[in-house]
Amino acid sequence: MDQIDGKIVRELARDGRISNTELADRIGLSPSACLRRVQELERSGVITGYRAVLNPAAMGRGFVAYVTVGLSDHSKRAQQAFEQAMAGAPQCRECHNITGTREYLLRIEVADLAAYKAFHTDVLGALDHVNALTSYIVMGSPKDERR
Amino acid sequence: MDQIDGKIVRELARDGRISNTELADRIGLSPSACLRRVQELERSGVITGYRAVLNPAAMGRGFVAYVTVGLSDHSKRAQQAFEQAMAGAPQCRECHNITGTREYLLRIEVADLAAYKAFHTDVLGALDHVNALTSYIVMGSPKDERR
DNA sequence: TTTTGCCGTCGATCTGATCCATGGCCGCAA
DNA sequence: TTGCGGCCATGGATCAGATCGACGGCAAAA
Repeated sequence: MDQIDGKIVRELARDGRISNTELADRIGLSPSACLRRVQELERSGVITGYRAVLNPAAMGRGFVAYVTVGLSDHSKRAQQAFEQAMAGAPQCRECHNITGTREYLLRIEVADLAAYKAFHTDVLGALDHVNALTSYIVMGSPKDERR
Repeated sequence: MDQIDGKIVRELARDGRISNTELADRIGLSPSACLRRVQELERSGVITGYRAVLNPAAMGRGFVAYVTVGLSDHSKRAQQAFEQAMAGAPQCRECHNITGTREYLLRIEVADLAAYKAFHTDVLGALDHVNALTSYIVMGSPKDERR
């Protein structure tokens, strides 16, 4: 990972479908040298894949909220049950195990407030041991997610 | 956006570099029909781009925390100053304007705890009007981010 | 029944990926 | 100084895939 690799990675993070020829041009390498580096970055796990970026609104995910969740039951069983429920809930896009008095921080993406309320009631409300919730509804992201 | 478009979008979200031929195979369309649909999804803004996915640890971003931030000064000027500071801070990967008593939720990605402390002190600590902070350090993501 | 919207197939063309061989440049160690 | 290893550039050959245009079929809507 030298400076050149850094430039390659930045370019590919910005546009993952750029051709190797074009990439080599921007980096200032020959296509063959550039390709060797990209392949090495993939092989070594620095680049783990390529994804299409989707428009949240078009996917019915325009409403974003973060939710902290505490469990009254701190057993491994209860945690696994909760994590499994989140893994099965399509509205939940991230489920982070965090420090502090709340055990989890969820990122919820749904179409609108009604869908968010439905998630809150039907999914979170249906779970046992969920004893504390704080919702942070996202009003907009000045720094749109750099990914 | 019918069912077929949904399948296309899911495949491309999983692997953004799949060839059109292969994509058409998986969807069950001819390459030409498939290409027509992909181009329409791009044109209409459902697919907004393609990105390489990077290994956080390899990029010095293995340590993740969420931070809620309140501003004592609620003026537009103060908000803009804060947002601009976050836009200029490479450690800050997301800056969400949220409801509630905290105005912002940040996602911070750094190499380790020391770097996090440095961010906290040198970046957040140097800003005016930042009067309340709560950190949620991510211990690992059971449901790794679905993107 | 006619129109409209998709779809599949075919062929032509162009770009790019990938592999290979060759040669230059530079720093390091014998 | 000399030889070696690591990298890079260039150019050729080959193959897969992207892209486009044209044509005909089929089914649902008008």
